[in-house]
Amino acid sequence: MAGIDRSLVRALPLFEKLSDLEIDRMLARATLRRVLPGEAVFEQGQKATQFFLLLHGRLKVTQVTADGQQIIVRMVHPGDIFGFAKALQREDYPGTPTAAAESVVICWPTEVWGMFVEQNPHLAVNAMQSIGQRLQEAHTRIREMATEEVERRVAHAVLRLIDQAGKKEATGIRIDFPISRQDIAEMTGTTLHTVSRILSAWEAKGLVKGGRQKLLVRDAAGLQILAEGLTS
Amino acid sequence: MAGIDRSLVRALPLFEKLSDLEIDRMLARATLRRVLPGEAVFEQGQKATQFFLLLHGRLKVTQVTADGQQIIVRMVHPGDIFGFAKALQREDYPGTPTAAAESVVICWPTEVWGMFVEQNPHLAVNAMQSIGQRLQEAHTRIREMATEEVERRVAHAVLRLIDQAGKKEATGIRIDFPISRQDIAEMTGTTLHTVSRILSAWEAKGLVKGGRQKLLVRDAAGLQILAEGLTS
DNA sequence: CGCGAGTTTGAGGCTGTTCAAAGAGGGTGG
DNA sequence: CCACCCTCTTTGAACAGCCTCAAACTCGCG
Repeated sequence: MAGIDRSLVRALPLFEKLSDLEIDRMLARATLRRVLPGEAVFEQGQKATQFFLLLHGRLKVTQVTADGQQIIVRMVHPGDIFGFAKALQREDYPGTPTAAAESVVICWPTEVWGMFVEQNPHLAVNAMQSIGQRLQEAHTRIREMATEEVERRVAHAVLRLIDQAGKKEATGIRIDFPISRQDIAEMTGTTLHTVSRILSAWEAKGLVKGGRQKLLVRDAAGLQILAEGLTS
Repeated sequence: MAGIDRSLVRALPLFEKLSDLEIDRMLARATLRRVLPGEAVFEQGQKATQFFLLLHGRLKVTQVTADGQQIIVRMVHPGDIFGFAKALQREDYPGTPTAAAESVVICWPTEVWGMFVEQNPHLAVNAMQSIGQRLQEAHTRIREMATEEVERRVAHAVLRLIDQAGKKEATGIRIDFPISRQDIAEMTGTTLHTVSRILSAWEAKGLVKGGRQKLLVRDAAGLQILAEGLTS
Protein backbone atom coordinates (compact mmCIF):
# COMPACT_ATOMS: atom_id res chain seq x y z
CA MET A 1 0.00 0.00 0.00
CA ALA A 2 2.49 2.57 1.14
CA GLY A 3 4.76 3.64 -1.70
CA ILE A 4 7.53 1.22 -2.51
CA ASP A 5 10.81 2.95 -3.04
CA ARG A 6 12.03 2.82 -6.60
CA SER A 7 15.62 2.29 -5.49
CA LEU A 8 14.67 -1.20 -4.29
CA VAL A 9 14.07 -2.40 -7.82
CA ARG A 10 15.87 0.05 -10.09
CA ALA A 11 18.82 -2.24 -10.74
CA LEU A 12 16.85 -5.41 -11.47
CA PRO A 13 17.02 -6.85 -15.00
CA LEU A 14 13.24 -6.84 -15.24
CA PHE A 15 13.22 -3.05 -15.10
CA GLU A 16 16.10 -2.47 -17.42
CA LYS A 17 15.47 0.26 -19.96
CA LEU A 18 12.39 1.46 -18.09
CA SER A 19 12.20 5.10 -17.08
CA ASP A 20 11.81 6.09 -13.44
CA LEU A 21 8.34 7.29 -14.24
CA GLU A 22 7.31 3.96 -15.69
CA ILE A 23 8.72 2.07 -12.72
CA ASP A 24 6.85 4.34 -10.34
CA ARG A 25 3.66 3.72 -12.26
CA MET A 26 4.14 -0.01 -11.82
CA LEU A 27 5.01 0.27 -8.15
CA ALA A 28 1.89 2.32 -7.59
CA ARG A 29 -0.13 -0.79 -8.38
CA ALA A 30 1.98 -3.08 -6.21
CA THR A 31 1.81 -4.22 -2.63
CA LEU A 32 4.57 -5.57 -0.41
CA ARG A 33 4.28 -8.75 1.57
CA ARG A 34 6.48 -10.41 4.12
CA VAL A 35 6.66 -14.20 4.11
CA LEU A 36 7.90 -16.16 7.10
CA PRO A 37 10.03 -19.30 6.75
CA GLY A 38 7.84 -22.28 5.94
CA GLU A 39 4.99 -20.07 4.81
CA ALA A 40 3.71 -20.34 1.22
CA VAL A 41 3.11 -17.27 -0.96
CA PHE A 42 0.33 -19.18 -2.68
CA GLU A 43 -0.70 -22.80 -3.17
CA GLN A 44 -0.46 -25.05 -6.20
CA GLY A 45 -3.81 -25.17 -8.00
CA GLN A 46 -5.07 -21.84 -6.70
CA LYS A 47 -6.47 -19.42 -9.21
CA ALA A 48 -3.73 -17.06 -10.34
CA THR A 49 -4.83 -13.59 -9.27
CA GLN A 50 -1.40 -12.07 -8.73
CA PHE A 51 2.14 -12.26 -9.97
CA PHE A 52 5.21 -11.56 -7.89
CA LEU A 53 8.77 -10.40 -7.63
CA LEU A 54 11.06 -11.63 -4.89
CA LEU A 55 12.77 -8.66 -3.27
CA HIS A 56 14.58 -10.35 -0.46
CA GLY A 57 14.93 -13.86 0.91
CA ARG A 58 14.66 -17.25 -0.77
CA LEU A 59 11.77 -19.40 -1.98
CA LYS A 60 11.58 -23.00 -3.06
CA VAL A 61 8.91 -23.88 -5.59
CA THR A 62 7.49 -27.36 -5.14
CA GLN A 63 5.05 -29.45 -7.11
CA VAL A 64 3.16 -32.36 -5.67
CA THR A 65 2.24 -35.24 -7.95
CA ALA A 66 -1.11 -37.01 -7.92
CA ASP A 67 0.38 -39.81 -5.83
CA GLY A 68 1.83 -37.45 -3.27
CA GLN A 69 5.46 -37.32 -4.31
CA GLN A 70 7.03 -33.90 -4.08
CA ILE A 71 9.73 -32.30 -6.18
CA ILE A 72 11.43 -28.93 -6.09
CA VAL A 73 10.86 -27.29 -9.45
CA ARG A 74 13.25 -24.42 -8.81
CA MET A 75 14.57 -21.96 -6.29
CA VAL A 76 13.51 -18.32 -6.48
CA HIS A 77 16.26 -15.83 -5.81
CA PRO A 78 16.04 -12.09 -5.15
CA GLY A 79 15.10 -10.23 -8.32
CA ASP A 80 13.27 -13.18 -9.88
CA ILE A 81 9.66 -12.96 -10.94
CA PHE A 82 7.40 -15.89 -10.07
CA GLY A 83 3.76 -16.88 -10.05
CA PHE A 84 3.77 -15.67 -13.59
CA ALA A 85 0.95 -17.90 -14.78
CA LYS A 86 -0.09 -15.27 -17.29
CA ALA A 87 2.96 -16.05 -19.37
CA LEU A 88 2.15 -19.74 -19.26
CA GLN A 89 -1.43 -19.23 -20.43
CA ARG A 90 -2.67 -20.70 -17.21
CA GLU A 91 -5.51 -19.85 -14.90
CA ASP A 92 -4.02 -21.55 -11.86
CA TYR A 93 -0.59 -21.68 -10.27
CA PRO A 94 1.36 -24.81 -11.22
CA GLY A 95 3.41 -24.96 -8.02
CA THR A 96 3.75 -23.77 -4.45
CA PRO A 97 6.48 -21.26 -3.50
CA THR A 98 7.49 -21.66 0.13
CA ALA A 99 9.87 -19.37 1.96
CA ALA A 100 13.12 -21.11 2.89
CA ALA A 101 14.23 -17.97 4.68
CA GLU A 102 12.28 -14.90 5.68
CA SER A 103 11.34 -13.14 2.47
CA VAL A 104 9.75 -10.01 1.06
CA VAL A 105 7.79 -10.11 -2.18
CA ILE A 106 6.16 -7.48 -4.37
CA CYS A 107 2.67 -8.43 -5.56
CA TRP A 108 0.75 -7.19 -8.59
CA PRO A 109 -2.76 -8.12 -9.73
CA THR A 110 -2.50 -10.19 -12.92
CA GLU A 111 -4.74 -7.79 -14.82
CA VAL A 112 -2.18 -5.00 -14.81
CA TRP A 113 0.39 -7.00 -16.78
CA GLY A 114 -1.32 -6.45 -20.12
CA MET A 115 -1.50 -2.74 -19.44
CA PHE A 116 2.15 -2.48 -18.46
CA VAL A 117 3.26 -4.29 -21.58
CA GLU A 118 1.15 -2.13 -23.88
CA GLN A 119 2.87 0.89 -22.42
CA ASN A 120 6.34 -0.51 -22.59
CA PRO A 121 7.56 -3.28 -24.89
CA HIS A 122 10.86 -3.48 -23.03
CA LEU A 123 9.09 -4.99 -20.09
CA ALA A 124 7.83 -7.88 -22.21
CA VAL A 125 11.29 -8.39 -23.65
CA ASN A 126 12.86 -8.45 -20.19
CA ALA A 127 10.26 -10.85 -18.86
CA MET A 128 10.75 -13.07 -21.88
CA GLN A 129 14.47 -13.23 -21.28
CA SER A 130 13.87 -14.16 -17.69
CA ILE A 131 11.57 -16.98 -18.72
CA GLY A 132 13.95 -17.97 -21.50
CA GLN A 133 16.72 -18.36 -18.99
CA ARG A 134 14.54 -20.55 -16.86
CA LEU A 135 13.74 -22.66 -19.89
CA GLN A 136 17.41 -23.16 -20.48
CA GLU A 137 17.97 -24.17 -16.88
CA ALA A 138 15.11 -26.62 -17.18
CA HIS A 139 16.67 -28.18 -20.28
CA THR A 140 19.97 -28.46 -18.49
CA ARG A 141 18.28 -30.29 -15.67
CA ILE A 142 16.49 -32.61 -18.08
CA ARG A 143 19.76 -33.43 -19.74
CA GLU A 144 21.42 -34.12 -16.41
CA MET A 145 18.60 -36.35 -15.23
CA ALA A 146 18.64 -38.26 -18.49
CA THR A 147 22.36 -38.83 -18.77
CA GLU A 148 24.05 -38.48 -15.40
CA GLU A 149 24.29 -40.65 -12.34
CA VAL A 150 23.00 -39.41 -9.04
CA GLU A 151 26.34 -38.28 -7.63
CA ARG A 152 27.03 -36.02 -10.58
CA ARG A 153 23.51 -34.61 -10.48
CA VAL A 154 23.91 -33.76 -6.83
CA ALA A 155 27.27 -32.16 -7.55
CA HIS A 156 25.69 -30.02 -10.25
CA ALA A 157 22.83 -29.04 -7.97
CA VAL A 158 25.18 -28.01 -5.17
CA LEU A 159 27.36 -26.03 -7.56
CA ARG A 160 24.28 -24.23 -8.83
CA LEU A 161 23.27 -23.45 -5.26
CA ILE A 162 26.59 -21.92 -4.29
CA ASP A 163 26.49 -19.97 -7.53
CA GLN A 164 23.05 -18.55 -6.84
CA ALA A 165 23.11 -18.41 -3.08
CA GLY A 166 26.72 -18.82 -2.04
CA LYS A 167 28.25 -16.77 0.75
CA LYS A 168 31.99 -16.77 1.24
CA GLU A 169 33.23 -17.82 4.63
CA ALA A 170 36.64 -18.37 6.07
CA THR A 171 36.65 -22.11 5.37
CA GLY A 172 34.64 -22.20 2.14
CA ILE A 173 31.36 -21.17 0.56
CA ARG A 174 28.17 -21.56 2.53
CA ILE A 175 24.71 -22.01 1.09
CA ASP A 176 22.95 -18.98 2.42
CA PHE A 177 19.64 -20.48 3.48
CA PRO A 178 18.48 -23.57 5.36
CA ILE A 179 18.48 -26.58 3.07
CA SER A 180 17.90 -30.19 4.04
CA ARG A 181 19.06 -33.45 2.48
CA GLN A 182 15.44 -33.97 1.55
CA ASP A 183 15.46 -30.68 -0.38
CA ILE A 184 18.54 -31.68 -2.34
CA ALA A 185 16.95 -35.04 -3.06
CA GLU A 186 13.84 -33.34 -4.41
CA MET A 187 15.98 -31.14 -6.62
CA THR A 188 17.88 -34.04 -8.13
CA GLY A 189 15.27 -36.76 -8.34
CA THR A 190 16.65 -39.10 -5.74
CA THR A 191 16.09 -39.98 -2.07
CA LEU A 192 17.35 -38.25 1.04
CA HIS A 193 19.20 -41.47 1.93
CA THR A 194 21.26 -41.40 -1.22
CA VAL A 195 22.00 -37.70 -0.80
CA SER A 196 23.09 -38.28 2.77
CA ARG A 197 25.42 -41.08 1.71
CA ILE A 198 26.92 -38.93 -1.04
CA LEU A 199 27.46 -35.94 1.23
CA SER A 200 29.02 -38.17 3.87
CA ALA A 201 31.43 -39.51 1.29
CA TRP A 202 32.25 -36.00 0.13
CA GLU A 203 32.83 -34.89 3.69
CA ALA A 204 35.28 -37.76 4.13
CA LYS A 205 37.12 -36.48 1.07
CA GLY A 206 37.15 -32.93 2.43
CA LEU A 207 34.97 -31.55 -0.35
CA VAL A 208 32.16 -30.30 1.87
CA LYS A 209 31.15 -29.88 5.50
CA GLY A 210 27.62 -30.86 6.37
CA GLY A 211 25.30 -29.91 9.16
CA ARG A 212 21.66 -29.81 10.07
CA GLN A 213 20.03 -27.92 7.17
CA LYS A 214 23.45 -26.51 6.44
CA LEU A 215 26.05 -27.07 3.79
CA LEU A 216 29.50 -25.60 3.40
CA VAL A 217 31.48 -26.25 0.24
CA ARG A 218 35.19 -26.46 1.02
CA ASP A 219 36.44 -27.35 -2.44
CA ALA A 220 34.27 -26.07 -5.27
CA ALA A 221 36.88 -27.02 -7.86
CA GLY A 222 36.86 -30.59 -6.63
CA LEU A 223 33.08 -30.69 -6.88
CA GLN A 224 33.29 -29.27 -10.38
CA ILE A 225 35.55 -32.12 -11.41
CA LEU A 226 33.07 -34.61 -9.98
CA ALA A 227 30.23 -32.86 -11.79
CA GLU A 228 32.07 -33.01 -15.10
CA GLY A 229 32.40 -36.72 -14.69
CA LEU A 230 36.13 -36.72 -15.26
CA THR A 231 36.76 -38.79 -12.16
CA SER A 232 37.42 -42.41 -11.63
CA MET B 1 13.49 -14.07 -51.12
CA ALA B 2 10.30 -14.27 -53.11
CA GLY B 3 7.34 -12.98 -51.12
CA ILE B 4 5.92 -15.42 -48.61
CA ASP B 5 2.17 -15.51 -48.67
CA ARG B 6 0.58 -14.10 -45.56
CA SER B 7 -2.10 -16.78 -45.55
CA LEU B 8 0.54 -19.36 -44.64
CA VAL B 9 1.04 -17.82 -41.22
CA ARG B 10 -2.04 -15.72 -40.54
CA ALA B 11 -3.65 -18.23 -38.22
CA LEU B 12 -0.57 -18.98 -36.10
CA PRO B 13 -0.64 -17.97 -32.42
CA LEU B 14 2.60 -16.04 -32.87
CA PHE B 15 0.87 -13.60 -35.19
CA GLU B 16 -2.29 -13.22 -33.21
CA LYS B 17 -3.43 -9.62 -32.89
CA LEU B 18 -1.02 -8.49 -35.57
CA SER B 19 -2.38 -6.57 -38.53
CA ASP B 20 -1.92 -7.85 -42.06
CA LEU B 21 0.41 -4.95 -42.71
CA GLU B 22 2.62 -5.85 -39.76
CA ILE B 23 2.78 -9.47 -40.81
CA ASP B 24 3.72 -8.48 -44.32
CA ARG B 25 6.46 -6.28 -42.96
CA MET B 26 7.87 -9.23 -41.05
CA LEU B 27 7.59 -11.59 -43.99
CA ALA B 28 9.42 -9.07 -46.14
CA ARG B 29 12.51 -9.74 -44.03
CA ALA B 30 12.11 -13.51 -44.08
CA THR B 31 13.39 -16.28 -46.29
CA LEU B 32 12.00 -19.74 -46.84
CA ARG B 33 14.09 -22.87 -46.60
CA ARG B 34 13.40 -26.48 -47.29
CA VAL B 35 15.00 -29.08 -45.02
CA LEU B 36 15.35 -32.71 -46.05
CA PRO B 37 14.93 -35.60 -43.61
CA GLY B 38 18.09 -36.04 -41.58
CA GLU B 39 19.34 -32.58 -42.43
CA ALA B 40 19.95 -30.06 -39.64
CA VAL B 41 18.66 -26.50 -39.79
CA PHE B 42 21.68 -25.44 -37.76
CA GLU B 43 24.20 -27.06 -35.43
CA GLN B 44 24.54 -26.90 -31.66
CA GLY B 45 27.19 -24.35 -30.71
CA GLN B 46 26.95 -22.31 -33.90
CA LYS B 47 26.60 -18.58 -33.55
CA ALA B 48 22.92 -17.67 -33.59
CA THR B 49 22.41 -15.48 -36.63
CA GLN B 50 18.82 -16.40 -37.39
CA PHE B 51 15.64 -17.48 -35.71
CA PHE B 52 13.00 -19.68 -37.27
CA LEU B 53 9.42 -20.73 -37.56
CA LEU B 54 8.47 -24.23 -38.65
CA LEU B 55 5.87 -24.01 -41.39
CA HIS B 56 5.57 -27.62 -42.35
CA GLY B 57 7.14 -30.91 -41.33
CA ARG B 58 8.70 -32.03 -38.07
CA LEU B 59 12.00 -31.39 -36.32
CA LYS B 60 13.67 -33.06 -33.39
CA VAL B 61 15.98 -30.90 -31.31
CA THR B 62 18.93 -32.81 -29.86
CA GLN B 63 21.70 -31.88 -27.48
CA VAL B 64 24.95 -33.75 -27.24
CA THR B 65 26.73 -33.87 -23.90
CA ALA B 66 30.46 -33.47 -23.45
CA ASP B 67 30.85 -37.24 -23.22
CA GLY B 68 28.89 -37.86 -26.40
CA GLN B 69 25.53 -38.90 -25.05
CA GLN B 70 22.59 -37.52 -26.97
CA ILE B 71 19.13 -36.52 -25.78
CA ILE B 72 16.09 -35.14 -27.55
CA VAL B 73 15.25 -31.84 -25.92
CA ARG B 74 11.93 -31.44 -27.71
CA MET B 75 10.06 -31.91 -30.94
CA VAL B 76 9.24 -28.88 -33.08
CA HIS B 77 5.79 -28.93 -34.62
CA PRO B 78 4.33 -26.73 -37.39
CA GLY B 79 3.72 -23.21 -36.08
CA ASP B 80 6.45 -23.39 -33.42
CA ILE B 81 9.29 -20.91 -33.29
CA PHE B 82 12.76 -22.28 -32.64
CA GLY B 83 16.40 -21.26 -32.67
CA PHE B 84 15.24 -18.39 -30.56
CA ALA B 85 18.54 -17.84 -28.80
CA LYS B 86 17.84 -14.13 -28.54
CA ALA B 87 15.20 -14.81 -25.94
CA LEU B 88 17.60 -16.95 -23.98
CA GLN B 89 20.28 -14.27 -23.91
CA ARG B 90 22.58 -16.55 -25.83
CA GLU B 91 25.03 -16.00 -28.62
CA ASP B 92 25.02 -19.61 -29.79
CA TYR B 93 22.38 -22.23 -30.42
CA PRO B 94 22.00 -24.66 -27.53
CA GLY B 95 20.84 -27.59 -29.64
CA THR B 96 20.59 -29.06 -33.12
CA PRO B 97 17.20 -29.23 -34.89
CA THR B 98 17.13 -32.11 -37.36
CA ALA B 99 14.30 -32.77 -39.79
CA ALA B 100 12.47 -36.00 -38.98
CA ALA B 101 10.33 -35.50 -42.06
CA GLU B 102 10.73 -33.12 -44.95
CA SER B 103 10.18 -29.65 -43.58
CA VAL B 104 9.84 -26.01 -44.54
CA VAL B 105 11.04 -23.25 -42.22
CA ILE B 106 10.83 -19.47 -42.27
CA CYS B 107 14.12 -17.75 -41.36
CA TRP B 108 14.70 -14.26 -39.98
CA PRO B 109 17.99 -12.58 -39.11
CA THR B 110 18.20 -12.20 -35.32
CA GLU B 111 18.69 -8.45 -35.56
CA VAL B 112 15.16 -7.82 -36.77
CA TRP B 113 13.57 -9.21 -33.63
CA GLY B 114 14.22 -6.08 -31.58
CA MET B 115 12.74 -3.95 -34.32
CA PHE B 116 9.63 -6.07 -34.66
CA VAL B 117 8.98 -5.99 -30.95
CA GLU B 118 9.41 -2.21 -30.71
CA GLN B 119 6.76 -1.86 -33.35
CA ASN B 120 4.37 -4.33 -31.84
CA PRO B 121 4.26 -5.39 -28.20
CA HIS B 122 1.79 -8.16 -29.02
CA LEU B 123 4.52 -10.04 -30.77
CA ALA B 124 6.63 -10.13 -27.60
CA VAL B 125 3.63 -11.27 -25.59
CA ASN B 126 2.86 -14.04 -28.06
CA ALA B 127 6.47 -15.19 -28.14
CA MET B 128 6.59 -15.15 -24.37
CA GLN B 129 3.53 -17.33 -24.13
CA SER B 130 5.08 -19.76 -26.54
CA ILE B 131 8.24 -19.96 -24.46
CA GLY B 132 6.20 -20.10 -21.28
CA GLN B 133 4.36 -23.12 -22.59
CA ARG B 134 7.65 -24.79 -23.38
CA LEU B 135 8.85 -24.05 -19.86
CA GLN B 136 5.79 -25.76 -18.51
CA GLU B 137 6.39 -28.80 -20.67
CA ALA B 138 9.98 -28.90 -19.49
CA HIS B 139 8.85 -28.85 -15.85
CA THR B 140 6.42 -31.64 -16.54
CA ARG B 141 9.21 -33.70 -18.01
CA ILE B 142 11.47 -32.98 -15.05
CA ARG B 143 8.75 -34.10 -12.69
CA GLU B 144 8.19 -37.27 -14.67
CA MET B 145 11.87 -38.11 -14.77
CA ALA B 146 12.20 -37.49 -11.05
CA THR B 147 9.20 -39.45 -9.88
CA GLU B 148 8.14 -42.00 -12.47
CA GLU B 149 9.48 -45.32 -13.60
CA VAL B 150 10.54 -45.85 -17.17
CA GLU B 151 7.34 -47.48 -18.40
CA ARG B 152 5.20 -44.58 -17.25
CA ARG B 153 7.59 -42.06 -18.74
CA VAL B 154 7.46 -43.82 -22.09
CA ALA B 155 3.67 -43.91 -21.89
CA HIS B 156 3.59 -40.17 -21.25
CA ALA B 157 5.98 -39.52 -24.11
CA VAL B 158 3.92 -41.57 -26.55
CA LEU B 159 0.71 -39.89 -25.44
CA ARG B 160 2.31 -36.50 -25.99
CA LEU B 161 3.41 -37.59 -29.44
CA ILE B 162 -0.03 -38.70 -30.56
CA ASP B 163 -1.39 -35.48 -29.13
CA GLN B 164 1.04 -33.32 -31.08
CA ALA B 165 1.55 -35.46 -34.14
CA GLY B 166 -1.22 -38.02 -34.14
CA LYS B 167 -3.03 -39.00 -37.31
CA LYS B 168 -6.20 -41.02 -37.08
CA GLU B 169 -6.22 -44.29 -38.98
CA ALA B 170 -8.69 -47.10 -39.25
CA THR B 171 -7.06 -49.18 -36.51
CA GLY B 172 -5.82 -46.41 -34.22
CA ILE B 173 -3.72 -43.26 -34.08
CA ARG B 174 -0.44 -43.18 -35.95
CA ILE B 175 2.54 -41.02 -35.11
CA ASP B 176 2.87 -38.94 -38.21
CA PHE B 177 6.62 -39.01 -38.74
CA PRO B 178 9.40 -41.62 -38.63
CA ILE B 179 10.42 -42.26 -35.05
CA SER B 180 12.77 -44.95 -33.81
CA ARG B 181 13.05 -46.75 -30.48
CA GLN B 182 16.28 -44.85 -30.03
CA ASP B 183 14.39 -41.56 -30.41
CA ILE B 184 11.86 -42.51 -27.77
CA ALA B 185 14.70 -43.58 -25.50
CA GLU B 186 16.37 -40.20 -25.92
CA MET B 187 13.12 -38.46 -25.09
CA THR B 188 12.60 -40.40 -21.88
CA GLY B 189 16.10 -40.84 -20.56
CA THR B 190 16.44 -44.57 -21.04
CA THR B 191 17.95 -47.01 -23.55
CA LEU B 192 16.54 -48.28 -26.81
CA HIS B 193 16.62 -51.80 -25.34
CA THR B 194 14.28 -50.89 -22.53
CA VAL B 195 11.96 -49.03 -24.90
CA SER B 196 11.88 -52.02 -27.23
CA ARG B 197 10.98 -54.35 -24.36
CA ILE B 198 8.23 -52.03 -23.19
CA LEU B 199 6.73 -51.62 -26.66
CA SER B 200 6.86 -55.37 -27.20
CA ALA B 201 4.98 -55.89 -23.97
CA TRP B 202 2.41 -53.28 -24.97
CA GLU B 203 1.99 -54.87 -28.35
CA ALA B 204 1.27 -58.21 -26.63
CA LYS B 205 -1.43 -56.44 -24.63
CA GLY B 206 -2.88 -54.88 -27.79
CA LEU B 207 -2.10 -51.32 -26.73
CA VAL B 208 0.12 -50.46 -29.68
CA LYS B 209 1.39 -51.81 -32.97
CA GLY B 210 5.06 -51.32 -33.69
CA GLY B 211 7.10 -51.25 -36.85
CA ARG B 212 10.37 -50.01 -38.21
CA GLN B 213 10.40 -46.28 -37.28
CA LYS B 214 6.65 -46.54 -36.95
CA LEU B 215 4.22 -46.57 -34.09
CA LEU B 216 0.47 -46.98 -34.07
CA VAL B 217 -1.48 -46.52 -30.86
CA ARG B 218 -4.46 -48.85 -30.73
CA ASP B 219 -5.71 -48.02 -27.25
CA ALA B 220 -4.88 -44.50 -26.09
CA ALA B 221 -7.12 -44.84 -23.05
CA GLY B 222 -5.22 -47.92 -21.96
CA LEU B 223 -1.96 -46.07 -22.32
CA GLN B 224 -3.38 -43.18 -20.33
CA ILE B 225 -4.16 -45.53 -17.47
CA LEU B 226 -0.61 -46.84 -17.58
CA ALA B 227 0.73 -43.29 -17.61
CA GLU B 228 -1.33 -42.32 -14.59
CA GLY B 229 0.21 -45.16 -12.68
CA LEU B 230 -3.12 -46.58 -11.62
CA THR B 231 -2.17 -50.06 -12.73
CA SER B 232 -0.98 -53.07 -10.90
C1' DC C 1 19.06 -60.34 -53.38
C1' DG C 2 22.20 -58.82 -50.15
C1' DC C 3 23.45 -55.41 -47.05
C1' DG C 4 22.80 -52.21 -43.27
C1' DA C 5 20.07 -49.92 -40.07
C1' DG C 6 16.81 -50.71 -36.82
C1' DT C 7 14.73 -54.01 -33.63
C1' DT C 8 14.16 -57.90 -30.49
C1' DT C 9 15.49 -60.75 -26.75
C1' DG C 10 18.42 -62.94 -23.16
C1' DA C 11 21.59 -62.99 -19.15
C1' DG C 12 24.08 -60.80 -15.60
C1' DG C 13 25.53 -57.06 -12.82
C1' DC C 14 25.34 -52.51 -10.70
C1' DT C 15 23.34 -48.38 -9.04
C1' DG C 16 20.12 -46.59 -6.24
C1' DT C 17 15.78 -47.61 -3.83
C1' DT C 18 13.29 -49.47 0.01
C1' DC C 19 12.90 -50.82 4.62
C1' DA C 20 14.67 -50.38 9.17
C1' DA C 21 16.69 -48.40 13.08
C1' DA C 22 19.78 -45.77 15.57
C1' DG C 23 22.12 -41.26 16.22
C1' DA C 24 22.59 -36.01 16.62
C1' DG C 25 21.27 -31.13 16.69
C1' DG C 26 18.56 -27.43 18.34
C1' DG C 27 14.69 -25.33 20.12
C1' DT C 28 11.41 -25.23 23.96
C1' DG C 29 9.39 -25.65 28.30
C1' DG C 30 9.95 -26.73 32.88
C1' DC D 1 19.96 -23.79 32.62
C1' DC D 2 19.19 -28.30 31.70
C1' DA D 3 16.48 -32.04 29.94
C1' DC D 4 13.42 -33.50 26.67
C1' DC D 5 11.52 -34.07 22.23
C1' DC D 6 11.00 -33.49 17.45
C1' DT D 7 13.05 -33.30 13.22
C1' DC D 8 16.77 -34.10 10.46
C1' DT D 9 20.51 -37.14 9.49
C1' DT D 10 23.29 -41.25 9.22
C1' DT D 11 24.11 -45.95 8.23
C1' DG D 12 23.14 -50.88 7.25
C1' DA D 13 21.14 -54.67 4.57
C1' DA D 14 18.41 -56.59 1.01
C1' DC D 15 16.10 -56.09 -3.12
C1' DA D 16 14.79 -54.49 -7.78
C1' DG D 17 14.65 -51.98 -11.85
C1' DC D 18 17.27 -50.84 -15.44
C1' DC D 19 21.57 -50.79 -17.91
C1' DT D 20 25.26 -53.15 -20.20
C1' DC D 21 26.90 -56.58 -23.03
C1' DA D 22 25.92 -59.83 -26.53
C1' DA D 23 23.82 -61.93 -30.33
C1' DA D 24 20.21 -63.03 -33.46
C1' DC D 25 16.67 -61.35 -36.33
C1' DT D 26 13.96 -58.59 -39.96
C1' DC D 27 12.56 -55.06 -42.63
C1' DG D 28 13.24 -52.23 -46.58
C1' DC D 29 16.15 -50.04 -49.68
C1' DG D 30 19.52 -49.96 -53.35
